[in-house]
Amino acid sequence: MADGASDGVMTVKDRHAALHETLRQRICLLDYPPATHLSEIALAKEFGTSRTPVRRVLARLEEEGLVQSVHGVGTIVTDADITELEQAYRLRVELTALTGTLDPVMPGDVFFKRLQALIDRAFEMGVSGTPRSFTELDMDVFQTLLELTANDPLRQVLERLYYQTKRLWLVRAIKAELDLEDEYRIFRHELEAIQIALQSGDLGAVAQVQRAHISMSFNRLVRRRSEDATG
Amino acid sequence: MADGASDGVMTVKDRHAALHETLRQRICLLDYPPATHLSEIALAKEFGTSRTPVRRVLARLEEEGLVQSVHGVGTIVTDADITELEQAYRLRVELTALTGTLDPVMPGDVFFKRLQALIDRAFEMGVSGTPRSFTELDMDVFQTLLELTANDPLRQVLERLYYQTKRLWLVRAIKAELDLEDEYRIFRHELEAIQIALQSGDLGAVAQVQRAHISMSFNRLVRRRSEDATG
DNA sequence: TTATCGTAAGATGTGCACAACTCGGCAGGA
DNA sequence: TCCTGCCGAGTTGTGCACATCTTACGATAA
Repeated sequence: MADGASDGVMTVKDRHAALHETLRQRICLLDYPPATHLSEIALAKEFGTSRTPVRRVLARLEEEGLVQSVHGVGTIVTDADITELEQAYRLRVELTALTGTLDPVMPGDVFFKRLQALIDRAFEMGVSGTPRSFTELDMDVFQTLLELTANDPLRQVLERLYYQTKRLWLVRAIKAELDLEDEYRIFRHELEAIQIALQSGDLGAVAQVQRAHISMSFNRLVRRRSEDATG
Repeated sequence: MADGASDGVMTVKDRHAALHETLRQRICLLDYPPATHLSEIALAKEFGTSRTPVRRVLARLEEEGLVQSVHGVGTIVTDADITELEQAYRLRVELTALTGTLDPVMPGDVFFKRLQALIDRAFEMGVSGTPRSFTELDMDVFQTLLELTANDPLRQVLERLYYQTKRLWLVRAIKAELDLEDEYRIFRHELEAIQIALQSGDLGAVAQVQRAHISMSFNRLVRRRSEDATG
């Protein structure tokens, strides 16, 4: 995990970042499913601190739309509702396209090796992987591909939108409301397409491939929903 | 100001929002110039509360890049440096264009009256307006035009980028490093162009006009900077 | 039996005291 | 004269006690 400084010292902001990342992971991997009540006291005890730093992280998570704090009630994990997140999803589609035009960065050899390792992971999992393990892989892929742009504000916004919307897929996948075999196959195909575009040196194409797949993924989520409604 | 609920009650989140808006205004209007040390105790005393709520707001302002807190040193207003904000500015340009394609909203009569009032304000100020009063007008215009899209995440990101980048102009304008007469004239022209596009019912055109002017404004800032460097 | 009110438990929000940290100034010695 | 080390004022970060608020449960009366 990100310990922060290379000295081994754990400064204040590092603790904050680590706790934030941990809780975000738990929420987005559904360790804390929607409507879960998070206890500030319990979290403080678990991480060996007091409520004060925990409250700061929870406030940030609330800004990011992952939890909601209500006075006298508790801090509740927000619902992953597709109608509420449609706007965020569509914005994410457009911002992903901007990755190819706003400060694109041609990566070095290390990046290509990491990408190959991710592709290998995807093929090793095959159809045996659980929705959760596939989401973990997807998160690693996302963080990796984020390095293809040097535009920091864009990266921050994309990261926020990614974690806001990612739970939609996992919730549906666990409820077996998605054709997992299809999802896995398409994902592997996307990774290969990205690799091909990268080897061509066309970062704009990489962005367009991602954009197309995010858009299609959302459409599959919506389609399944409307089918359920009519059926 | 935004008191929040219509009951007249001042709930917790309303206090938070009001304090946040106030401090953001003071920073962006240069009441707190860059490098100003903000005292948590002084702010707490001024707003009749304790350090705790003030710290929460300052943490949010730090997330937004307007201040920076360092343990043992203080909470300092960040510098408005054009090289660091160039990425944010270019992202803002592209996101403004998305206003016309992501959930555009055709406004009603009330909106047109408000826009006309803003245009009147711009013409009344003429060349006598101070850079500060023009910035205040620009902020009102921005908040008004933000209503042309119903995409909430887009609005949030645009608002954040706006307040991050707006200080650049005001700093230069106060130092008389900009041709104010030009700036004012172009601004009035932009407002009229937006009005024309709106009356044509073309929200995409409105977005493109804004995009063009934001891009040009940035170019003027950069040009003036490079001239100073060479001269 | 049912409706209603009061009360207590438990949550977040606030205030305050103290810990941890930085930096300027000053004294002392080489 | 300059360098070094120490100290103290001032700031943010943390912990804890209390205030405030919501909700569920149960007693009580119709």
